[in-house]
Amino acid sequence: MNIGEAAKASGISAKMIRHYEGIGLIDQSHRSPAGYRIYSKNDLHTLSFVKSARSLGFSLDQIKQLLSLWQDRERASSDVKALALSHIKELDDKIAELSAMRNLLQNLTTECHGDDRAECPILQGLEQPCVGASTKKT
Amino acid sequence: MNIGEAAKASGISAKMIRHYEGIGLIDQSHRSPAGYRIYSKNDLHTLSFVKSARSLGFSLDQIKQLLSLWQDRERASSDVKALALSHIKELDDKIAELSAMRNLLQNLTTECHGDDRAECPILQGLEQPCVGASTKKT
DNA sequence: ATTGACCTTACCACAATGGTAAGGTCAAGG
DNA sequence: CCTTGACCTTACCATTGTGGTAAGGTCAAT
Repeated sequence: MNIGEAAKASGISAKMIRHYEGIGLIDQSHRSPAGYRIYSKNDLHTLSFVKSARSLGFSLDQIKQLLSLWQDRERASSDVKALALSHIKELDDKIAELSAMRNLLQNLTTECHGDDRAECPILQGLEQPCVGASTKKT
Repeated sequence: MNIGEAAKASGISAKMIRHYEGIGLIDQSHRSPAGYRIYSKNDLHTLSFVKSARSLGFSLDQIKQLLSLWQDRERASSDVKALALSHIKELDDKIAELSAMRNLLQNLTTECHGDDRAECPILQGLEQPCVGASTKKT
């Protein structure tokens, strides 16, 4: 199976499959005599795993850890769970941050009449330095 | 006022102030004879506006539009409101996406006993291709 | 005159993905 | 046998917003 088919089957673009290989997230694939990448059913299984993990928002770095746990039959499920809980916390933090933004902005926006006049509570709100001091790096 | 003070006062790093100037988000600042950037009270006002808008999650591109509306006394508040509503939608979409991830992952995680055994519903869930087909580009 | 704190520009880096360009390969059909 | 089109290869650049570093200039105080 060539990379194009593997891409279609896994839902990961060919571009990204090559990239994942390049950064060592997945093993180097076998090659045809002409140098084409060849994917087995097993390789596809791995790609699907990566795709699922990406869909849940895990970073490539976290996925690297997940993959190594996945492939380790001696793993403790507590290690997997710890990784998952940590990611859930990241998601919760991000959701909280975005929700705070949303609520502040919503408040300003409902106050804005939104007609052809220039007076605008949104812009006035942005002038105040108190708008919200979040913007943590996450 | 030098860039360091302006940075401290506005909450935007000196690095970023230079960058915003470089990409044309803010006007080029005046310079001292030695080439140091000089910031007036008015410049600081603009920087604070940018800071507030960043805190609400507006992109630099959106902030460019906000700034031009802010400085346009002929503006219609409806234009500002449209921009704000569009950003609220972006935030809502992102929140929904992250919440979906969070909920799926939470489901898998509560099923995982998290002890020293290898059996793990989280990894099993990631093997299934059905984990969630979101990951829209936003 | 030296020192330390500031400033300048010009690069490189991140994460994850997309795009493009220049070229090789392969199967089908003339 | 040769062409065509669809595929593959590598290598580079762009994105977004921010941080870092290096090599050098400035300035105020000692």
